Amino acid sequence: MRKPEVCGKNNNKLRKGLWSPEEDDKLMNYMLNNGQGCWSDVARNAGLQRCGKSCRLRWINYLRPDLKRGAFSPQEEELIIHLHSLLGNRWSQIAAGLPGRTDNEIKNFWNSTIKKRLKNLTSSAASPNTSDSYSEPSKEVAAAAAAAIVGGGFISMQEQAMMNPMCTDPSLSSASSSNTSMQAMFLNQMDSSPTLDHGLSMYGANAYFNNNAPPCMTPIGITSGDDLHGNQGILGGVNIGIGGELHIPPLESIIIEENARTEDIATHGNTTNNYPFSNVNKMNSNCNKAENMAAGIGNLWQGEDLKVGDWDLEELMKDVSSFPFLDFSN
DNA sequence: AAATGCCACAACCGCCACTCA
DNA sequence: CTGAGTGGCGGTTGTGGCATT
Repeated sequence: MRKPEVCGKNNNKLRKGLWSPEEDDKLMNYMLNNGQGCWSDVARNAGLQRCGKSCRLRWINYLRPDLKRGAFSPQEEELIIHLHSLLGNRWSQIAAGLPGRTDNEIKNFWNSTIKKRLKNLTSSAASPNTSDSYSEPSKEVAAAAAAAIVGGGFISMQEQAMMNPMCTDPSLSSASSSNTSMQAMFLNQMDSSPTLDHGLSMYGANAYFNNNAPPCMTPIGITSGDDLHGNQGILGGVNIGIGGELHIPPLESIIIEENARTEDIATHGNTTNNYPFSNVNKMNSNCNKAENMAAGIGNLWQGEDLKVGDWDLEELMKDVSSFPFLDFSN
């Protein structure tokens, strides 16, 4: 039987808090010489008074040689926003799309910077004369704010819900808002042009996004030479093909998502927790994230209980990786 | 110059899924 | 099959530095 490792509790011998340079050295040397094994063994063998978890975190978030330090570029920002709109708070999956960045880093960046920016946008865009009875930002405002952030291509969750009431039925969407959107993606075999309650067809919602093509049917393409934030809208859509057919992930509006998540948790006592990619191995020494992602792909549909399975992140990233500004080579 | 507030980042915590004896 | 151990994840908290008063 393996030795139990109690991290944090009843283990006064283990250090906590900030890592000293000496500890970093020890861990770094050990990892470089021995590679990753059992993390509790790493902690022991490297002579660290830390629990394995702590070592793992330190390595992944700080010491890993392939980490990209420094501020996020605007392109990375956009990618994060885009992926978040698709994946919700699945930071590890989002991080898988940004080589050299960690889930923790992205999570912090989101919570500290992007969330705030969205909030500001929402409040500044909100009309004082909203007749909506609920207190959430209006759909239009939310969508406009999201569009302002990313330059187009997002459909609010409420709009998704309008497209398919199933998606908002608590009995069906017992999981997270993100899953709700994924359910929408798979369950909602959309009509050719779903109508939103404000009278715009779904494709008509393009008006928000300054985009000429149906947002969901527009392959991400800047190969045509459109500028990053311009008409084409680099984030204007994602091709996700199932069975050779184009299906469109009903993208979540970022702002509404936050509200919806809160509401969802309150209603169902549940949080976002059905992550598709459990196999993304961030420790891969050659930092070949693409391969790792590929390894985690599969199980798109997990059976009769309507449990929504994995996103095809590879497909997702195929589109994303076509962004010329994204240099994942380092 | 000191006090206070804010922000970004690092690290911890608790939960869950998976593996293995 | 079962339960202990481990890894991984997202949420949350703690802390240090910077800006403002």
